[in-house]
Amino acid sequence: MKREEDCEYCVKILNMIKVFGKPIRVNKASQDGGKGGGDVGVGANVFVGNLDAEIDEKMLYDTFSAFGSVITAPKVQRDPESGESRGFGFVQFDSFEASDRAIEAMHGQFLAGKQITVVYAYKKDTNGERHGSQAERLLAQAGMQNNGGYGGRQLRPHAMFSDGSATGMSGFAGMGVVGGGMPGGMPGGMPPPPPPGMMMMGGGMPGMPPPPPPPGMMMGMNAAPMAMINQMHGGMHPPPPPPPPPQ
DNA sequence: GTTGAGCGTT
Repeated sequence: MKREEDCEYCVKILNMIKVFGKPIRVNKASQDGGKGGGDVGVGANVFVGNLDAEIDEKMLYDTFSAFGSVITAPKVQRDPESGESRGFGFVQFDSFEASDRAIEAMHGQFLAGKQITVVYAYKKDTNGERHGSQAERLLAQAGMQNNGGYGGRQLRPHAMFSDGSATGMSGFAGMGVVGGGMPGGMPGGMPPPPPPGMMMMGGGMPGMPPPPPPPGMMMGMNAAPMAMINQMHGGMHPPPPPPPPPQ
């Protein structure tokens, strides 16, 4: 009955159908969708539980970035209506070393008067697997070696600023966050490909003035997540409750 | 009180 073969069968049939002379495209929906900032795939992703209601993303970032680079803005799970924290959240690090340190140091600590849980998160859409498994660590390492140079940047937004396209910049770029250098130094004579994503920096859209930088960006931390968090804070306040209907 | 959201395509 309802099973994979039927599905494939239907896809075959449906793909032969044309609408107004154009073939329609039919596929099985991906079972575990896109990675819109989630933890699908490998990642040093940490669950933080028993949070006090007043702990927000910024505080998570501030406390956890002490243990390593936080590569994506922390998430505090909140009620979509009220915006109240549901008491737990997630922090994603760029390395398992960092997440290990964070768990080691923060699990059971008190934050805003509550003893927080800090452990590897359950991976979403897998039954019961956790982050931080041995297998995942190996995968991550293998991935880093293969990607080593220019390919690895999908793991680290910072790499946009630290992979050479910013040679002359004030120095916050190259600092050393980016662990994986090639062993043996640069192989001779590889012309660097033109860095993608440069057009984000100038004035991509004509007619769209660049937004002014939010205040508080020049403290000593990693630029990218900080910006994300500032951005979040700008737009994150829950909408005011709708006025009661006049009656 | 303890493990995350929906949109939609090569």
